[in-house]
Amino acid sequence: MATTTREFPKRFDFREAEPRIYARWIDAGAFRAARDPEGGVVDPARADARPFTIVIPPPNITGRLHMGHALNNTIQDVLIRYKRMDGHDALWVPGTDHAGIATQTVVKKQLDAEGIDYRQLGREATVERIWQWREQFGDQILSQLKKMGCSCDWDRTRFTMDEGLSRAVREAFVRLYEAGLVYRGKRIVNWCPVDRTALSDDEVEKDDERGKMYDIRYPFEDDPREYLVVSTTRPETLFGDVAVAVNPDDERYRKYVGRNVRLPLQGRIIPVIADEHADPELGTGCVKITPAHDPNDFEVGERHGLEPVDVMHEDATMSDVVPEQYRGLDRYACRKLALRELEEQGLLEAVRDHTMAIGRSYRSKVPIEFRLSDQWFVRMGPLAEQALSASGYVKRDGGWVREGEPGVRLHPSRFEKIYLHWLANIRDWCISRQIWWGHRIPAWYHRETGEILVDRDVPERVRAEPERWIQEQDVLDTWFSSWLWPMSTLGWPERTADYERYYPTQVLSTAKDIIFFWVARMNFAGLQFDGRLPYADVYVHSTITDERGITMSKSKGNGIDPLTLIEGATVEQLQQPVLEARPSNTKALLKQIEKRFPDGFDAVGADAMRWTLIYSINEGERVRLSLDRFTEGRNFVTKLWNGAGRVIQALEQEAARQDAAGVAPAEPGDKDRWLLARLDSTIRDCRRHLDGFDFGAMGQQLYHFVWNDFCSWALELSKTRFTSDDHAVRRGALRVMGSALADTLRLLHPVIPFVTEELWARLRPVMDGLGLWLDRQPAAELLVREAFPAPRRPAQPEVEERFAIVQRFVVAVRQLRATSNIKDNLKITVQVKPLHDAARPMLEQLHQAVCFLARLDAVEFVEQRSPGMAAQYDDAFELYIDLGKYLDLREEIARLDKEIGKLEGSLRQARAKLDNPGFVERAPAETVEEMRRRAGSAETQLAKLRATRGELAELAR
RNA sequence: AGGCGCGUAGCUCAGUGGGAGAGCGCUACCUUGACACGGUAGAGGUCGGCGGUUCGAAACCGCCCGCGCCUACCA
Repeated sequence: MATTTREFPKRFDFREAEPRIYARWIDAGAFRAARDPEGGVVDPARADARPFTIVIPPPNITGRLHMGHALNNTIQDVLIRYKRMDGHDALWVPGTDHAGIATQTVVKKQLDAEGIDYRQLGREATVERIWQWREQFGDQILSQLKKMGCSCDWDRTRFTMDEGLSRAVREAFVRLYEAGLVYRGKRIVNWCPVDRTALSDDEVEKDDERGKMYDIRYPFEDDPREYLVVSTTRPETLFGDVAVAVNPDDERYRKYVGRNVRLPLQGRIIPVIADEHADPELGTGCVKITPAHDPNDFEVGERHGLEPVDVMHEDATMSDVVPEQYRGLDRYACRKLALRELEEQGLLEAVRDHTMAIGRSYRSKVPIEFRLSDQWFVRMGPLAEQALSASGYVKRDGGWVREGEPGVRLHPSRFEKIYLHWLANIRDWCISRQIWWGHRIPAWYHRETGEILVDRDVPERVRAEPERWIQEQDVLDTWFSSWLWPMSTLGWPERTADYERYYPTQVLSTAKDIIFFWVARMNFAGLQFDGRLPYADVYVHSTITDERGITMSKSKGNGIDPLTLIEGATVEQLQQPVLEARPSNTKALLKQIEKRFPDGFDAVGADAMRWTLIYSINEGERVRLSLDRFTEGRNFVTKLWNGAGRVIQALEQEAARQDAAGVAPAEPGDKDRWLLARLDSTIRDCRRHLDGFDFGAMGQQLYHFVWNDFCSWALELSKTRFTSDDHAVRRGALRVMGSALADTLRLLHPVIPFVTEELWARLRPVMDGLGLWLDRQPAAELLVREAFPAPRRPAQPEVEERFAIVQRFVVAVRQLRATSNIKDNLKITVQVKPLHDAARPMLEQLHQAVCFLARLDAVEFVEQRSPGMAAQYDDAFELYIDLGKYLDLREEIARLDKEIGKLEGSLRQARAKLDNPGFVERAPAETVEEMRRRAGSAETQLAKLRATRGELAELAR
């Protein structure tokens, strides 16, 4: 075998390796599902395996990859790679969302910059421009996902406005319309005056803001000297008032009900009415009723049969129903003028500071207007009831009670309550948007009769007389296509081969802020159109925040760009987001960045990013991240790289030598059995954690295994055997370490796919060549296609216990060395008195390795401690070091005092329990026994320590 | 206002009834042959407070304090 030994680089060159490896996976078709969309076999080995499907939450085509995407897609990739390796037919469906308002805004700005008014350009041409934009930039975010290593089946990439998905949208709309679940109505909607469109409740961000409350006098019609004082925050809407309401139980005002008041500034006569809506506690207790501009007032108006008066245009300028001087004014200009005139007329009684929640458009950020308009709605009640039933709830006494098992499980489970609460209090969903980019509502109005036709395609009658009909101008809310996503991407409404095989899917991973926007609605759609829920489990990940716990956002400039991690950034690039956001502490932030990263930030690679994200996940509300944490993640990748490299180099050296070919490797010894037992435990734990969506716990397990068990102990202990002259011993160590490393790479692959694939490429051939696999030879050339490891044996606690003696022994020597400042390069001889049956055999068997780890010349076994020797006491052994030669007496006495102190504390605790009759009587026998053992052990060691201490103190005199 | 969650080492967080843990940071020492993106040893904690349940509470229950998130209302 003529393998030449190669250099092993100190660091994983991810810049070079990641693109190369990703291309290799694509070439190999490693991400493709076992069957193509028509049902043809792609991978015969898995063609009949159980499918495991995830559909990606489609990122907006306008989106740039942010940390939330990075986290969510890493989670999905971990799951899909795990299941793929574990024998499932794994399918991860990718795609993008057309993001109606967001995309139209981006292109509108582009047109603005070119001096083109999109309204003049017209609907068709503008939509054409948006399509062009999406062809050019719409897939950017998908290529960023590729950089992260996401293993989507790219041949199945979908777009919410592609032909199939558009058909699905029309189908869903028509079916709902025919079922009476879609209706058109005049309602108060959230209205964005900048984008001039309705917004759903979820698209409105509410925050407390400081404002004013105005008390305005409304004089009575029959006696202008008398008046009611009305409190309002929106004086400019008074032109739309149709009544003044007081609470029917409010003694102060009851007598005025039925009289009329004169509307200030306009003179219109309106009635004083009694309505529960008026809160006596609030303001003056009199409230103006403006049905066209307030949802509550709209209801009051309906109750009292009052006709709404709309006072604004769609851009929130005042309409012609207001007095002349106000017409065409912006709502806030109008407010200013109205207040001035009210004041001049002596009608403005008071102005008070007032904190109130102001709703703003999530997109344009301007305060929304409540606007009365014709909109399309989905009736949510019946859909929510289906979802509640599917979650195992039944309606009883007006409330919902859990009776059965949920059809979809939310993780963490606390989201179940939130989900239920939302379902039980659901409101109808306004689905029409007054923009051009999106699925145009498939409804046609007759120009004369107003008759409405709704159909999947242009109806026969419309085609016959096109001039008599006009199609609805509005498009559908973006989420109207998103809620069909798990179904439509797989072919619905056709029952395609894909749909039959891969729907329903298994897992949905998402951020919590879109549970209602999206997850709940997907459940509705699944139940309504297919009768099944679209997935079995929903994993809701925590919110990513910066190190201070503040949500990362563009407007705060505190985000970490995933591409910074993968590609690195200069100081200037790091500062860029802050400069764009310009928060109040801009200067301080810029300085801080300069101080912490004077030379910019070195890229850490996709693996380190993925590792850090997975490792940081916790069950709490948020995950705090900083650039430093990713550096720690990179350190882990480097640690694995170097540990693996040492094993691979040893294997390659073995392959290069001629003299040992064919020598049978020695059978695994205690140390080997320990490593394999630890590996088995780690595999078991990882599988359990993955199945339970406990990614953070999995990360902890993997970290500990790689860093401590594999590198610090197994590898250190193997070094002497790697260089042994005994062929069998050497090959025995290589066999175990090589095989354990292979399993470790398999175990880590879902989280850090690139570095493991790279190491696999170097490990597998040399292991094959040497024929040193502990069990079967791996079948796959690429790790991505390998099997996820399974434990070799049941748990073996006794194996781990035996090895722990050796670990404690090594640590004991190191402690004694440290207190006495014995340099590492000074090798010493220690004496041991074995107390446990396994102590002597273990230490003899691993003599060479233990000497290497503890920097010893030799370990001598003795019956007794000789006078003057320092000692370390353990339940399994006593360790002696010749004091005269090495030890600093005073430091050693101080150390003994500390040990004595610790043991005394421990003994006190144990004694206190044992002296408590209640404990001995009522605690389980094993617990009492364990406590006795502990007390005995502490007592024995304490006696030994005290004796030694006394002797040393004598000497020190 | 209601709901949900959190409070454990300087920082970020594990720990669901029986001897307080990890990583980072800190201190001291170490260029030893995979790794200084490393190694060894160490310092550091009335587990937010009070009460209860229990033989035994960081954990379970109640109240309080502090923090975060969500929902609704706020003329």
